[in-house]
This record gives sequence, C-alpha cells and structure tokens, in this order.
Amino acid sequence: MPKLGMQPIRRRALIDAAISAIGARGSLDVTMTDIAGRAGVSTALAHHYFGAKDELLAATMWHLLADLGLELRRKLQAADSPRERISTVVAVSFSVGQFSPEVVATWLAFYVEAQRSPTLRRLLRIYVHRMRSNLLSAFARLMPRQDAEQAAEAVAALIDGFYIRRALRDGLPNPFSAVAIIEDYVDAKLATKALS
Amino acid sequence: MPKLGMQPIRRRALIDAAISAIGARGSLDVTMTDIAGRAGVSTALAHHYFGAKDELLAATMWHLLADLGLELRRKLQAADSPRERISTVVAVSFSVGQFSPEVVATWLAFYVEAQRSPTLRRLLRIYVHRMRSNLLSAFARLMPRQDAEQAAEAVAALIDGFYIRRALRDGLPNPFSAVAIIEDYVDAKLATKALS
Amino acid sequence: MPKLGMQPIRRRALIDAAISAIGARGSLDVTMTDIAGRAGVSTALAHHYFGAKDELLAATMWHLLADLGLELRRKLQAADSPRERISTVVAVSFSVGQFSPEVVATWLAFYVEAQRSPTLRRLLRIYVHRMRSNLLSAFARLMPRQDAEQAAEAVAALIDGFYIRRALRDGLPNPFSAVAIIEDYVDAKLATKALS
Amino acid sequence: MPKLGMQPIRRRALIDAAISAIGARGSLDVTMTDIAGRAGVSTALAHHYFGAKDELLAATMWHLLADLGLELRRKLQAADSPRERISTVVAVSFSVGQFSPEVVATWLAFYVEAQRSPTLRRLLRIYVHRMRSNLLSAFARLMPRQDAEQAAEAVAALIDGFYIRRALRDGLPNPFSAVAIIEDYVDAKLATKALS
DNA sequence: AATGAATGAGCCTTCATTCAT
DNA sequence: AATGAATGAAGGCTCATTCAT
Repeated sequence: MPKLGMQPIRRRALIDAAISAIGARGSLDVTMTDIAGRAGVSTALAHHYFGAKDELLAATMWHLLADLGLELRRKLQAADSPRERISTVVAVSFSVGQFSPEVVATWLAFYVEAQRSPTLRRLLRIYVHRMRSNLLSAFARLMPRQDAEQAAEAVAALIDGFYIRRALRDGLPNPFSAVAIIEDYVDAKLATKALS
Repeated sequence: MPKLGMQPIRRRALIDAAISAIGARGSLDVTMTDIAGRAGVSTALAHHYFGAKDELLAATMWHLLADLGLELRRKLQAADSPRERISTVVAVSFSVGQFSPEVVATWLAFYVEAQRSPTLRRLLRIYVHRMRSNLLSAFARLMPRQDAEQAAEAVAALIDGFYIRRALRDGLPNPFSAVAIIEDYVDAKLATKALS
Repeated sequence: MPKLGMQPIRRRALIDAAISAIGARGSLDVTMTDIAGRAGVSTALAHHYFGAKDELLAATMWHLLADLGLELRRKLQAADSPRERISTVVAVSFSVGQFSPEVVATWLAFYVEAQRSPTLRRLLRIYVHRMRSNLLSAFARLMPRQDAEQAAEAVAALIDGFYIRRALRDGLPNPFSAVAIIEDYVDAKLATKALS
Repeated sequence: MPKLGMQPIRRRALIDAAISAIGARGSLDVTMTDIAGRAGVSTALAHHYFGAKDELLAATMWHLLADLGLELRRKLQAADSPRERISTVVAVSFSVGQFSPEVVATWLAFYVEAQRSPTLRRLLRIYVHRMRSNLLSAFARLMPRQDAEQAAEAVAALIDGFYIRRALRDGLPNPFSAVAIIEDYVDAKLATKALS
C-alpha cells in the first residue's frame, strides 16, 4: 500500500530543509546530501520530487518570496493611508522572520545566484517589481511623480542596504534600528516634497 | 641567471583573471582552471604563486579593497569641506571602475563569502569601518552627534543598497542616478539638522 | 526496496583488492584507482564505503591482523604444552597464507607506514604485544624469567628477520626453512636453560 | 668565472640531505623540494647533478651501503679469530650510527623500495651477500658446513629482525640488548656444534 | 513511496621534470 | 654553476544524478 498524498508533505519538508541548510551554510552551495539529511530522507527522494537541485533551489526561493508576499498583502489590507502603506512595506521587510541572520544569509545567497540563473532572476524580479510598485504607488499619492519615483527608489535601496550590512555586523549592537532611519527619511521627504 | 621578476607580473595577472572569472560567473565558486586559463597559465603556476585557491581569492579581495582605498584617499585630499568629503565618499563608491557589472558581481560574491570565511570577513570589516568612519567624521562636523551617526548609517546603507539592486537591473536605464538620490538625502538631512 | 546488503560485500572486496594492490606494488603508495579497479568498482564507491584512503588502508591492516589473530587463537587451542605453544606461534607466523610474497610485501609496507601513522602504529602494537606475550608466557613455564624474556625476544626477532629477508630473496631456494632454524634455536635454549 | 669542482660537493650535500629527509619522514616518499631545501639548493640543481629522483635515491642507498661496508672492513681487519669476526659483524650492524631511529627508518624504507626498483634491489643484494658470506666463512671455520650455513642464516635474520622491531619500539627501554641476545645465540651454537 | 547502490565528471592540489637565462 | 619559471600528469576526494528494487 503506497502512502498517498506524500508529495506535498515531502516537497514542503525538503524546501524547509533547504532553507535551513542554506541559512546555516550562508550560501547556496549546499549539498543535496545536506538538504535531504535535514529533511530526513534520501537524496534519491529529493531528486524524485524535484528532478534536479536547481529546481529545488528555485522552489525554495519561490517559497520565500511567496511567504513574504503573503505577509505583505495581509498587512497592507490593514493599512488605510498611503503613509501607512509605506510603513507597512518597510516593517514587513524587517519583520522578525525576515531579518534573522539565517534568512538574511539566504536572501543574499539568492541575490548572488540570481545573476546567473535565469529562473531565479525572474523570480527575484517579480519581488523587486512588487516592492517597488507598492512603494511607488503610495509615494505617488503624496508627492509629485518625479519625487515619488526617487523616494521609492531610495527606500528600496535603504531596505536592501540595511539587509546586506546586517550580514556583516555580528553581535555589534546597532543603536539605530533600520526601520527608524528609513521612517525618518520618509518623513523628511514628505516634509519637503509633499503635495499641498 | 634565470628569468626573473615574473612573480609580481603573474600575481597581478592572476588576480585580474580572478576578478574577471568571478565577475563573469557571478559568484566565488570559480575554478582554478578557469582563472588560470584567463591568465594564460597553468593551474600549477597559480598554486605556485598563491599556494591555494583561498589565498588567491583573499588576495583578489584585498586588491579590490586596496584599489578602492587608494582612490578614496586620493580624492579625499582634494576635498576641502566636510560636505565635500561626504560627496567624495559617495562618488568614489560609484566611480566607473567600481560600478561595472563585473565588479558589482564580484563585490556581492565577496559579501556573501565573507559571512563564512574569517579571512575575507576581516578584510571586509576594514573597508566597512573605514567607510563608516569617513562618513561619520564628516557628518559630525555638520550636525549633532546623534544625527550624524544616523545619517552616516543611512548613507552607507544607501550605497550598499544601490549596489545590490544594480546587480539585478541588467540594461534597464535608471532614470535617477544613485549618486543623485544619495546627495539629495544628504542635503535634506543637512537642511533639517545642520548646526547653526 | 533497493538492492541491499552490498556494504559488507564491497568492503571485503575492496580490502582484498587493497591487499592485492599493495602486494603487487610492494608498498602502501597505491592509488585508489588501482584498488577500486581491482575490486571492479569506481573510486567513488571506495570512498563511499571507507570515507578516505587512510581508512581503507587501516581497515586492510586490521583485516590482516584479525586473520592472523584468528588463526593463532584457533591453533593455540590445540596446543597442549608450552613447548607446543611456541611451535604454534612460529608455525602460524610462517603458515602459507601469511608467507606468500604478496602478504610479506604488504606486511613490510605496513611496518614502514606504522612509523608515521598513529592509527597503523596502534594496530601493529597490538599484534606485536600479543605475539610477544604468547611467546613469553610459554617460555616462562620452561625456564627462569630472565631467560624466558630473552628467548621470547629472540624468537620474535627471528620471525621478523626471516620475514624481511624473504622480501629480497626472489625465487632463490632456501635450503633451511625458517621454521627449522627457529625450532632449532628454541631447542638449544631449552637444553641449556630449562627448569629442572 | 664558474666555480670549479662543485660536483662532488653538491652531490655529497644532496645525498646527506636525502638521508636526512628520508630519516625524518620515515619513508622514501620524500619530495625533491624537501631534499633540495635541506641541501640549500634548488630542485633544478638536484636534477642537474642526478638526472632524476630515482638516481639520487639510488646514490643515497649506495652511500649508506658503502659507509657500512667501509666500517665493516676496517673493524674486520682488527679481528683475529673467526669468533671475533662474527662479533664484529654483529657489532657493526648495531653500531651507534647504524642504529639511530633515523637510520633504521631509512633502511626499512630501502628494503621496501628494493622490492620494486631493480637498481636498489641489486645494491641491497650486494650488502646481503657480503654480510652472509662474512658470517658464513667465520662460522665455517668453527663448525660443520651445514651447521655453519644455518647459523649464518639465523644471525642474519636476528640482525634484521631486531632492526625492524626497533622501528616500532619507541622509547620503551629494552632490557636485553640485541647484541647480547645474538652473542648468546652464537655461543650456544658453538657450544653444541663446534668442531672438536 | 522510498532508498541503497553506484558512477562520471570535475575540482583542488602536488610533484617531478624541463627550460631559458 | 645555478635557479626561477613553468607545466603535464596524476591523485584524492566530492557531488549531483541514475537505477534497480
């Protein structure tokens, strides 16, 4: 009697294992043996469900993006004003789950890999575009188009920048939270450029 | 007397080849065969001059950092005011040589690897620290300590953030230059917090 | 259910192949390719089952020692008197399986390597100690302690000496068997020093 | 102005370096780099004077044998009786220089290697033969031919056996010197088989 | 559904050897 | 006489992937 419906269970377990492995290693060059081991299955099974390592990694990245997207959409629904929407985007980017050292490492790893793998690149682009359009549409309601585009770009860069800097700062207490600095920037921008 | 003085020539050629290989591949997992091939020598020679792959990569990163540091120091000497010093740091960060796709890719790759390799981490830390202290001392002359620290942190994050975002933007023209956005941020900060 | 139970089969085949390779080459610096080839498998499989070359070699030596120990214990059980026990130790040392050119060469190779490898040294020590204590306890029942120790030492040296000399004598017929000479020594000793 | 007469000096220095390297390493698989380094010259020079590694090793072994032979011949001239000649052979075999751990290791290494290299084999054979004929001719004057051959064989085996056992015994004090045990054997033999 | 078995390809590294100077 | 420069060949080891069960 074959077990039924194992596919989604195994796929999910393997993706979680991949995140764990990548986070622990700090880069994408993890072995299938490591991933399968963390999932408690054989490497053969991982290949059975994903075909190849690349596809497992792509699925893993897709999973991360989907998680982030889900959280973002949910929080955005509770945001009433454009200003709140901006804060929501920033807050979600640095929400606990997304800012643990492991996840930071995983994100960086995917960024790097995305330069080469067209699949990962496409996935990452979707995220980048969504982030940017969320910020842009919110800013666009608060200031002229030109300024809005610039502000959206800047906030997106700040988010990524704090991410990457976090990766190097181990244990050093950071007096200013990334969120506070970004919020401060947004406020300054609004104070100067806001539509009357 | 044998042929002499090849050591510095070969070392330099191999480092250039390593940058080229890493840039092309988009990550640090390049092969010695690839690097040596680009330098036009055998892998054995690469080992002869660097001992091991890790050392070649470390030397490569050190070279990049040294180049950046050299250019920074030179340009800073021509900067008369604190405000100019800030602009210089920003400008050097995005100066042509430092912002080519290849070098961006190489920097990202080193960032990721630095999370694991103590050697690379140490090298990168020096750079991070120098960057930050340059920005901080300049800002500190223009605004209260607290604000200066925050501003320095933000500018550093913006620089890194634009770097990393650049890695995904292939060919897409960027209407706003990173430099312009950062300069705008600095101006806004100064307008608000500047010492009287 | 996959194909099962190959592990012991492969391990044994690889150990036999290692003995064969070492014997043929006359020293421990055999290649994994050679060993794996003789076993009819890929080098990757050899690594799969033994982890590294050193471990395969250690396992091989352990196997030789275990074989010798097994035969020795079995034969000793049939020996009723101390004098017979001595003869048994001598005989087993030169029993056919243990004295083929290949095995002699393998033993010598291990002797040499044991000077450097702590693992092999430890294994060899066990054998040396067992051999000596067997001889010593038998001699101790036949003569005073002092003489017994000396005799045991001498017989052990004779065994090793004939071993090593055999390695150089290729094809030359040896008029006196090693066993006969050693037995003669034992008899002479007993005639002189035996307890009344 | 080329230096004149460097050949013998360099050859000797390289041979000494080879002995040193082999002794330190405990086996013949030393690198030319190691040997040349100990001699304070480049590997290229070692090749210049010896052509190939094998030839340097052969020359090294030949040097050891020549040394041994020289000492043996000198000491034998002072030996008046056959009995003394036997003692001399034994004594020389274990004379300080010949029984240091390093030299023991070197000898063993050559023994092993001799199984493969025809050149080394030939050299070693000469030594073996000379040793045996020295012992045999001395014994032949003291006992019947049959017994003499057997005794010579036994003493040669004892010498080699103590050699090889010494290689494993590190630091353990040995209550009975090898020489004493062998002398005791010779005396016992003579007591039993001596010509009237 | 799941896995032990097995391998080909590739990588880093070492080393004896050659050559031009 | 001497050596820095350079390499081809080979070895140990890893790993993604396939297959039979």
